[in-house]
Amino acid sequence: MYMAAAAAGASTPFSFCRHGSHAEYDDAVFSGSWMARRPSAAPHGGGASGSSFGAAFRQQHLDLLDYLSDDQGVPAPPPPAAVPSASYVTPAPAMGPAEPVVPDAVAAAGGGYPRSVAAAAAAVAGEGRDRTMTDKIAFRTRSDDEILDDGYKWRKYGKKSVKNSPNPRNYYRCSTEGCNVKKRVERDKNDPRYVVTTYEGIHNHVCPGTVYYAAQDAASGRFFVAGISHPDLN
DNA sequence: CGGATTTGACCAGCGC
DNA sequence: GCGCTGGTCAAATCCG
Repeated sequence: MYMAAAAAGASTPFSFCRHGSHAEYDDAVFSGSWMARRPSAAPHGGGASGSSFGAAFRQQHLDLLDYLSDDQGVPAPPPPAAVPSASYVTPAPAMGPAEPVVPDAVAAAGGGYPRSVAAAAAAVAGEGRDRTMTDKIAFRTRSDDEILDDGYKWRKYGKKSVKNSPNPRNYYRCSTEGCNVKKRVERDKNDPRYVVTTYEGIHNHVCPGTVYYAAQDAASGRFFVAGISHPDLN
């Protein structure tokens, strides 16, 4: 179980409810927009989950070897000074910035994939939301299962064989009504042992199974979220 | 029977 | 303009 105070100020634009216990996270690619333009609050039902992505990984003792900020697909604006980007993700240790550690599959899955990213950004922008770019994260995991149990309920809506890859790409959409978060899952063409997962968007609801702890403010009498926990993480 | 999955068709963007 | 490719739709099918 982990507690996370909403006041911690380190809410993430994308945090998992839980992680598959059998997956090893090897590469994670954060899009520039996701890094720099994260909403200060709101993910997962208002950001109450509070744990950063990096912290979540560490908390689960997952082997996040490296990741990089990927700005190829989206012309990431310079991070606003007010956005403490380093507070919610832990920079990879001494990684060559120009080293293309991102597998092709990751790039194809969204990281550094101009067309899809642009299309997705346009799609999101067209929804009339105040966000102009898509929050996207792609990472590679070593897993036998293609579906990582992140706690959310996904509905498969498409499957496509992609060019230069023997493995098909599966398309999933968050099955929660009103939530249009999508994810793409495919096996790394270079190493089928790895699964490349790309999440796109931010959940506008709480994670199923998440337990919120309420506390009452003595002064105002108002209730507030004092913390959350996920049964699986206990 | 309702929800999830499968899968072929369709559409839009991009490169030539 | 055309072909290729990725992404999505939707009807059919499967499954609990």
